[in-house]
Amino acid sequence: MRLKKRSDYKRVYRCGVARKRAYFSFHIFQREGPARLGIVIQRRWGTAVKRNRMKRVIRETFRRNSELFTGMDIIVRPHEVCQGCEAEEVKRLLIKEFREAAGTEVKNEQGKSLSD
RNA sequence: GGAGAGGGCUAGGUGGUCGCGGAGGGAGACCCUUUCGAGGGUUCCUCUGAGGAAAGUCCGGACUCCACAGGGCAGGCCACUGGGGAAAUCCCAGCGGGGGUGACCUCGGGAAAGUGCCACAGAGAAUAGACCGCCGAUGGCUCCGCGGAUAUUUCCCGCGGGCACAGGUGACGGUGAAACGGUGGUGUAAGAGACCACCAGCGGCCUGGGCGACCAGGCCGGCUCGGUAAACCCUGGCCGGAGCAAGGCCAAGUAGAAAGGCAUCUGAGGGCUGCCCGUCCGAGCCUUUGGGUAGGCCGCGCAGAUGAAUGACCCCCCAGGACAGAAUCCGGCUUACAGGCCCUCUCCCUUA
RNA sequence: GGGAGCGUGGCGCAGUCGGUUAGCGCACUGGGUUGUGGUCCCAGGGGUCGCGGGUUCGAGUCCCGUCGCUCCUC
Repeated sequence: MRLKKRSDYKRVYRCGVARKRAYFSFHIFQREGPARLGIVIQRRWGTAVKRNRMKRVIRETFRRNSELFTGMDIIVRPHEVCQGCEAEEVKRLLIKEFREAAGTEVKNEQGKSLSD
């Protein structure tokens, strides 16, 4: 599933946890229900073809490994260093960095601002 | 065989596994909502799913709104000819100038309606001829010499020389992007289209060809006329403005918030691109601060969404596979582009 | 998606009607002043005018194409 509404994005940005890694940035929000994904790529990142390919590879990885992401809303933002990567490389780096980012501390840090 | 010119086509393909957007169908199964009619989702089947440029937004339209848009000025765009086209900075064919050995490429109203500009250099930069220079035939000189008349001189006359005072003269004058037609001759005191021959260029007339731009030939004239309109401009033609974030509907919501200004029919303000006239609407309008929402549906398509769909892996073809992703839709232009294929044509070399 | 605007030394900007010295401030370098540094004074270096074509004798300026950036759009 995908994040569709502006209010969903706002909630993830305001109440979620931000993690910045070398190749991707993550915003993670713990939530009941199936996992939902949002991808943010600026226009300056590359041409429309490059942006579309990156989004497709990220969605493919999300679909293949959906058991990793259950119970959270995630916003992924690729950095400019990802532009030269092959698809297999993007997959490997995305899973690796997400496992680093989504440690156990996510649940602990989140709870207080959930009242919004 | 090599070099090149013009035009067209294609844009990896075939077969599998997993996955995505949309439309239609279902007799079944599951979940959610329910006003118990039904609606939505998942699953199953079928069909369909990016480009020649989708791009840049450079032109032109369709479409939508602005209270159907009148006149003048200003403004913008276009410009050889004939067709095509809804129109266009579009296409096809042709004409003329320039470039190329050639196939071909490129440019296109008017400089003789007027204005402006042409820096530096140069004598001179736009139709008036100045300066230096040349000549000084013809005049001029209280210049010099010789000769004639006279005994001699002045004076007078003639010849030769000088002066450069009148005057004559034009393109010779380090330049410059551009210099007042070019070459040769006649001619003259010196020269010059002053005259002659050829050539270049301009204008007018006539004849013939072509729908036309224009071309070919002949005659005549003045004897020569710079460049720039992607400077102002002139001539002819076209143009109301904004743009799908146009525009319409529904829902939610501040809030009928505060301050200042101008008005309430002798009329603020607004629309008709800017200004004026004219005309129409007209009781509220404008600016600033503060605040609210930035859901959904139509517009919207024989691909078609509204956080926005095409990807990953494997096999074969020896290997490689570019530029690049629809967002209202069409017709063009321009720009980017790996490799491959086809057609037509030109030049050079070799062989027959 | 649509509509406007801007690119000039390292930075921020001028550059008129197209004319030939591309200029100003800060910054940089050298020298002077001072016991030293700052301030101040003098001198100097540094420019593909975003890029590519075109018009013109001549383009930062005019025209066309292209690249990059910024702003507006209930």
